[in-house]
Amino acid sequence: MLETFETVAKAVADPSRARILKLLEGGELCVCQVTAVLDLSPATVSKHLAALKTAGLLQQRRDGKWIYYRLAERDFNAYARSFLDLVRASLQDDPTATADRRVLARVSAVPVQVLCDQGRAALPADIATGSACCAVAP
Amino acid sequence: MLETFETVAKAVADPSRARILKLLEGGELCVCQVTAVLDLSPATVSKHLAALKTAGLLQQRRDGKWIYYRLAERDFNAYARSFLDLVRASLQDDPTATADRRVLARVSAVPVQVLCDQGRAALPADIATGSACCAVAP
DNA sequence: GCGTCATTTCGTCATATGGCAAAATGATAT
DNA sequence: ATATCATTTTGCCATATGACGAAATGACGC
Repeated sequence: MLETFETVAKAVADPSRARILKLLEGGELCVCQVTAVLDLSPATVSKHLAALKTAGLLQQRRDGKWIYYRLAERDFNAYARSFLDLVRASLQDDPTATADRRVLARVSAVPVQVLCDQGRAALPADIATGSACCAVAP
Repeated sequence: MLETFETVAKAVADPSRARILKLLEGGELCVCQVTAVLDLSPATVSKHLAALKTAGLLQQRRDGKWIYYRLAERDFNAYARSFLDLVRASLQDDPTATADRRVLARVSAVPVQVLCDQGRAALPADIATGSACCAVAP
């Protein structure tokens, strides 16, 4: 039990994975959509999704070539529900989560087919370039 | 905010630290008492307590030579309360937590002064020896 | 002041973790 | 069957983490 608790808590404790959970509160997303928002390599995102699924926080669904992940609807273990509720109640006004939602809006406007092909390049320039890259040199 | 969330979640996600939180639900304990129950080095326990305190989950109080830790009573950040509540509701029947409570009962029966001097040696033989050490050789 | 003693900090080690590129997988469509 | 393509797995690297012993801290009592 402690071991399960640890697995779930550790899954939630990583910032990339917390971002994913917040993203999925808006509904299921396929891997390439999550990848586009987080701006990480597909391999990394896949591993995060697997960790969340192992923790009982997510479930997946295949649709053709794409695999969609969503927040777990049934209790795969004793703690998943509690942690999902906690996350849902947290980070509501977090800047990163807010920015992610904004990017997600653009991502969702692009057909998955195109997104998987082109990644962030398929997004409007203001986002595709990333928001941090415009900062002045150090 | 995400960073604070991460700090608190990571603090909770370690099994030794989760055990400490469960122990402290019974009321404040001094470092050597926690050390005796967890059966880890004082240095390690101290670091865990510091991590929990940094996360806003604990506060401390000095009494003479001893330092007592207890669950945070006021909200040091936006997430501490939620996580403490979650932990309180979890691991209720966890074997490790249960065993820890049992050991704590013996530990509490020993004056802190003696406990700090002798550590686990101050406990009744059945516990001082540890429960796992009686297993057969591999 | 000075030793004592609980606790903390430091230095070190072994292991765990997150990241990516490259290769493997597995379902779809031709 | 085979090529394609989204996703996953593998291998590798750099960093983070938890453990301990030894040294440092800091409050207490003489």
